[in-house]
Amino acid sequence: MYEFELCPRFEKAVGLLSQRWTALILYQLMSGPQRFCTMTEKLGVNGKTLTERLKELEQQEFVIRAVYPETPVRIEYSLTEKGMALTPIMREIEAWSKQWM
Amino acid sequence: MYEFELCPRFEKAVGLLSQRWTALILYQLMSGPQRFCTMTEKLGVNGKTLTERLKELEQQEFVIRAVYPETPVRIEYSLTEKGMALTPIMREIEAWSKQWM
DNA sequence: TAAAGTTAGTTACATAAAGTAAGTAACTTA
DNA sequence: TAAGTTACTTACTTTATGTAACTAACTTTA
Repeated sequence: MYEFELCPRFEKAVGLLSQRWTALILYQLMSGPQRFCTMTEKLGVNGKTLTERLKELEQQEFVIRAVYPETPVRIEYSLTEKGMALTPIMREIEAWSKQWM
Repeated sequence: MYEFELCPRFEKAVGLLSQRWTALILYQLMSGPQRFCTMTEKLGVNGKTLTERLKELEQQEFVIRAVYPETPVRIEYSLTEKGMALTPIMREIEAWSKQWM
C-alpha cells in the first residue's frame, strides 16, 4: 500500500544504525578490539542486548569474534573492513555534534 | 555504576539518529518541504509515530512547521539550518551503503 | 581438593516503545 | 446537507528492551 521511493540500500544502512546501541558498539570498536565486559561497562548496554547486537553484527560481517584460549579465556570483538568503512560516517556525526549539540 | 567515557554530544547525536524513523524523516526533508500525509506514504511510518517524531524534531529545532491557511489547510515541515547541517552525515551513509550493502 | 572467583553468556519476567485501525475536528466542495 | 480532505488522536495489541538472577567452563587460593 505504501510507496517506498528511497534507495533500499540507504534504507538498510539507516535501519542498521537506527537500531539502538548498534552505532555506539561500532564506534567503540573503532578504537580497537574490545571484550564483552568492557563494552557493557563503557556503553551502559545490558548483556542480553549486547549479545544480540554482536551476533547480528558478526552475521552481517561488521565484526569478528576472536577466542584466545588463555587463562581465563579472552574473547575479543573487532571490526572487519566493512565495519571499518563506517568510520567516515562516525567522523561526520562527531563533527556535527561538536557544532550543533 | 557505569562509566560513560564517550563524548556526551556524540552520544546524544547518535541517540537522535538511533531513534527509529528519525533519520529517514530528516533525509526525506532534505529533498524539500513536505506535508504530513506525503511523509507517511513515502516512508511507511504510521501517523502516531510521525507525529511524535516531528514534535521532537521541532522542539529540538531540526524542523519547522509552517501552516498555510488555504483550502484545505496545508501544513509543511521543513529543515532548519541545524537540520540541514546533517546532510554530510547522510551523504556518507549513502556512499557507504552503495559500496557495502 | 573443595570453595570461591572470573568470564561470557542465557533465561524468565517486567516495563517501555512502536504499530494498527478506527475515530475526531475543522473545513470545503458537489 | 452529505461526502471528502487533511491533520491528527485514541484505544488496544504486539514487539523490543531492561533487570536481575542463573549457567557453564575454567582458574586460583586456602
